[in-house]
Amino acid sequence: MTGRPREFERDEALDKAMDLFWSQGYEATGVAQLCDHMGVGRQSLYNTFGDKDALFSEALGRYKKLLLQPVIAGLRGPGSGLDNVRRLLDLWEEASSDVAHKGCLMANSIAEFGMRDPRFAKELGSMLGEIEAAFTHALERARDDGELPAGRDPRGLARLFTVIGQGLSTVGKLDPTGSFQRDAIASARALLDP
Amino acid sequence: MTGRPREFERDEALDKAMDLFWSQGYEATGVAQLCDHMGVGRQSLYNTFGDKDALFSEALGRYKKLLLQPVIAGLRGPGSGLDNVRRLLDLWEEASSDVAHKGCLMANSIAEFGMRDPRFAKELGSMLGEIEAAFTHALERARDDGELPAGRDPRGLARLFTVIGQGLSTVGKLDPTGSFQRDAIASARALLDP
DNA sequence: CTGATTTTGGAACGATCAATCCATAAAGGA
DNA sequence: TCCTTTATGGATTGATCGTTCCAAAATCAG
Repeated sequence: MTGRPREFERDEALDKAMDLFWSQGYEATGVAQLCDHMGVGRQSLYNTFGDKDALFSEALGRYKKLLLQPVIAGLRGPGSGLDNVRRLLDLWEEASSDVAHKGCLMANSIAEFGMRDPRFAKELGSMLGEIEAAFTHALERARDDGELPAGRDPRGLARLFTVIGQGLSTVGKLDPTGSFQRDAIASARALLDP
Repeated sequence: MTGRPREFERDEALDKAMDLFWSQGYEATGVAQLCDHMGVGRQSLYNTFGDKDALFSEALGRYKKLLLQPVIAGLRGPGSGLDNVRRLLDLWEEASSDVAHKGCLMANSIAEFGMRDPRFAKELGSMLGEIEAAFTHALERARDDGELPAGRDPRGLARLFTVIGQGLSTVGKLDPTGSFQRDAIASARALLDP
């Protein structure tokens, strides 16, 4: 049977949950606060998403789909591999001026959980792996096209850029103007120059 | 008057508290668990350290004194500024093999709190600032001594290395073997090469 | 030994935690 | 219209949260 229709959009509510976890972290976010922010009753939340763990897990997936996949697609896109990396640095530079200072939900969650929760660790590790793989793909293509100066290791560089992304997220949370991130990014560009 | 002597060493108990906050974060660590791990009764904990916030604040200070100051001293030490930076990269490389995967308490705390708690934000920001200043000091000295290739900005490089340190802490929490961090560090060394 | 001072351990506080129970409401199918 | 199904809102669960109260224990000064 069909039953009573729910009074909210699942994905809209999920986006709100993602936002709250994003800005406050998992432990610091209560279910009551989630209900308020999502505009959803407690029972509806449990009916729709299971429990707090499952909701967070879905929020992580939503973040991956909405925020990470575009980044990965940009790195894997056509054209110059080096330019694809440079465009991501541009993107990070623009994001430095964001006033929210929420950082990156993936980076925040890795810092909060580490390997303590195996369920989240698996998903977070796979996210990090996909970012790394996309960087590697772009940089290997750059090397094959002769864009990358000789002697640079695409894999090592990919891992370094992944590390830099995580670090930018962290320092950005304490950097009101974003100048710290912008200076760091400017220096990071030298990694791609001859 | 003198009163009954306390039955534990203050700094030893503080070290245990630091360890627990370090591996679990602030929110995920309960006072009861702190008492267990520190070997101190609840009331003694409150008598000695105030409340949970104050204890965490002291644990942050302890971390700064025991873990951060040696790093800063190394960067500000005599000899080649470039070598001082390289030695810190060596140190980070060794730490990559650590099996605990606790990351850096400063990085973990920045990710957990951001600017949400003004009290912790101030202390964390000053820690980050001291790391940056020490990097800047070493790299400006390297520039003045002609060690640093022309066209490199000491301040930007200092901020980038600070970012890399935070990023290494983050990815290290999901990197069981440390190979991710080692590869990233190997590529980061190119930032200092001509 | 007595009195002042501090630490200690146990009980208890109110608040909040995630989660559940249950009665009511709202929809479609028969 | 009646029945089944699903969603909603309110009350409530037991557990845990950080914190405090209080009496007993341990020390030193007088």
